[in-house]
Order: sequence, then C-alpha cells, then structure tokens
Amino acid sequence: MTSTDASAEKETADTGGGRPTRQRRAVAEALESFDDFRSAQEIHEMLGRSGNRVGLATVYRTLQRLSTAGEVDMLRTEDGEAIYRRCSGTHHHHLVCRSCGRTVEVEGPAVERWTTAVATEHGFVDVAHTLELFGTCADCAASA
Amino acid sequence: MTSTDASAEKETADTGGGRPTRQRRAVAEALESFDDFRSAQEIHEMLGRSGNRVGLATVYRTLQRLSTAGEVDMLRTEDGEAIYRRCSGTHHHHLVCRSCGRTVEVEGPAVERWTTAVATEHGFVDVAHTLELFGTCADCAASA
DNA sequence: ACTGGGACTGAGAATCGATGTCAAACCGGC
DNA sequence: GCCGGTTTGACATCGATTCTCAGTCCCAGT
Ligand SMILES: [Zn+2]
Ligand SMILES: [Zn+2]
Ligand SMILES: [Zn+2]
Ligand SMILES: [Zn+2]
Repeated sequence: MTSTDASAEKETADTGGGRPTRQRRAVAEALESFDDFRSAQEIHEMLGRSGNRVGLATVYRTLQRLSTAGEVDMLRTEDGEAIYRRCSGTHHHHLVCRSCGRTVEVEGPAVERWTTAVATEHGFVDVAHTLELFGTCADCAASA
Repeated sequence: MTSTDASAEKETADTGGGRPTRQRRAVAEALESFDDFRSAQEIHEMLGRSGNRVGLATVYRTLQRLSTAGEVDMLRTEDGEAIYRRCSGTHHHHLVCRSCGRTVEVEGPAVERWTTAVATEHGFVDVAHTLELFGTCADCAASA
C-alpha cells in the first residue's frame, strides 16, 4: 500500500468527449450526486457552494454537450425551464413526482411499438418521441 | 326569413368563458385558420397583418385561457417555446412533421392504460402524461 | 522544458419569450 | 346615462439561455 494516495479520487464519470477539463469533470460529478432533475442554475449554484467554482455559461455548455452525447436526459418543466439528470444509456422514460422530484426510470416496449406503428400508418418516417409521466409519489401523497 | 341579415357572420368558435370580446374572438378565429402549431407571437403577427389589431399581452392571456379551458393544446418546441393549436376536446396526442409542421391527432388506448398501470405500480397517484411524436411526413420525405 | 495554436472558460452584455403594471377603454346591468 | 368590475395594451421587467471575446489552458510537436 505504498502508492495508494495518488490514485485516490478519480473514478468519476466521463465528460462526453472533448477535453476532460476541471470544469467538465465538476459538472459530471455534480450530476452523480443527485438523482432527480435539476436546472442548470441549480447545478451551477451547487458547484459554487462546494467550492468548485464554474462559470454559468460553462455549466450550460457542458450540460448541452452531455445531453447531445446522450449522457444526461433533459426535459422541460411546465414553465419551459430545462432540467437535467444523469441517466442510464438505454432508452427509457420518466415518472416524476411533481412534489418532491423523485424520479423513476420506466420502460414500455408496448409504447415503443405503438409509436412506430402509428407513425408508419400515417406515412411518417424517422420518428422520435417524448413521453413523461408526472404524478405524486406515495410518500408525498401520504404526508399531504 | 325577414330577419336573416342580423345573424349572418357569427358562427365562429367560442372564447372559453368570460366575455367574448373582439380580441378574444379574433384569436379564436385565427386559431381556426391553420392546423399546425403556432407560437403566440406568430399568431399576434398574423392578427396584425389581417387588420385585426390585438395587443401581444392579450394574445398571450387569451391563449393561456383557452389552453386551461382545454380548447387548445399547448406544447413546447425543442427550445422551450410554447406553441398552440386548436384541437378536438378528447384526450389525444400529436404526430408532428418536423419539416412542414403537418400535425395529426392520434389516440392510443393502450398507451393510456400503460401509463396508469406503470404509475400505480410505483405508488404514484394523480398522474398526468405528455407524449408527442416527431417525424418526417410522406410528402416531405419524398421531396427530400 | 519551450512554444504555437486551437480548445475552453467566464464575466458581462445581449436576446427573447413571457409576465407584470396600471391607467384608459369597455361592457353589461341597473 | 351611469357605475363597478372586466379587459386591454403600451411599456417595463423578469428570467432563462445564448453570445461575445479577451484571457487561459492543454497538448502535440520540437
Ligand atoms: Zn432518464
Ligand atoms: Zn420511448
Ligand atoms: Zn391536440
Ligand atoms: Zn394520453
């Protein structure tokens, strides 16, 4: 155990291509620290508090990059604000508690099949879809 | 048939409760004149061009009202802008051509069932969902 | 190590959809 | 015709996101 100290810290998520700069790593790590959806500004503030100072513009740029690279999922709140979350790479959708933000990834092969079917039926090609579920989770419903 | 002239003109859509003012009627009528999704600003501009001057704020207010009343569907473009479209009152989703905007209303009882099932399965209640399909319609695919 | 150029960053300005303000215009009912 | 609540619209404001661009940083090449 003579050389342990040097390696003790870097095992965190990759930054989605490009240069793995301090800032990009910081954002990627921040994304690991929560499992609900957060806005760019929240993440920026979160980084600031933890001493990891990163410019707001950079946070936006990084989240955009990760989103495009498929490393994070991005969706929009009812009022149009973009929120992000680190997600599994496979195709899925979300069941989000509109009270506490708790998020569950869900899959629905049947739905996937339906979208394809309905699209071809109408002569559309190259079809993508968005599907999100919003509700109140058991805990929040209980404490209501 | 001696009193026909008085009734000849108003048969257009209702304004969703409240006072049916000139402005509200104008917006409601504008919504009848297209069947893809348009932004509030586009509608505002559209009204201006047709001589029907209506304040931008009023257009926003009216669209919001109609949306809440369930008379129009509102969804968000990829970059978060709200767009509106007069729709049938029943629950449905949309298949939108990302090239020409052509929109088809689609229904999927199976999907509706799936969302309910998956939600209860995870203990969520009072669940709503958003589901939109984006693709390229036959015509646009042909002229590509 | 030293260096050049492209990749990255960040403070602040700019953009732009959307909403708030509030006095004036309107409307329906009395 | 008059009155109080409703609606409007020009304009200010907000807030999220993007743009600008000069200063840094990184890395390959030497
Ligand atoms: Zn996800
Ligand atoms: Zn899917
Ligand atoms: Zn619709
Ligand atoms: Zn549905």
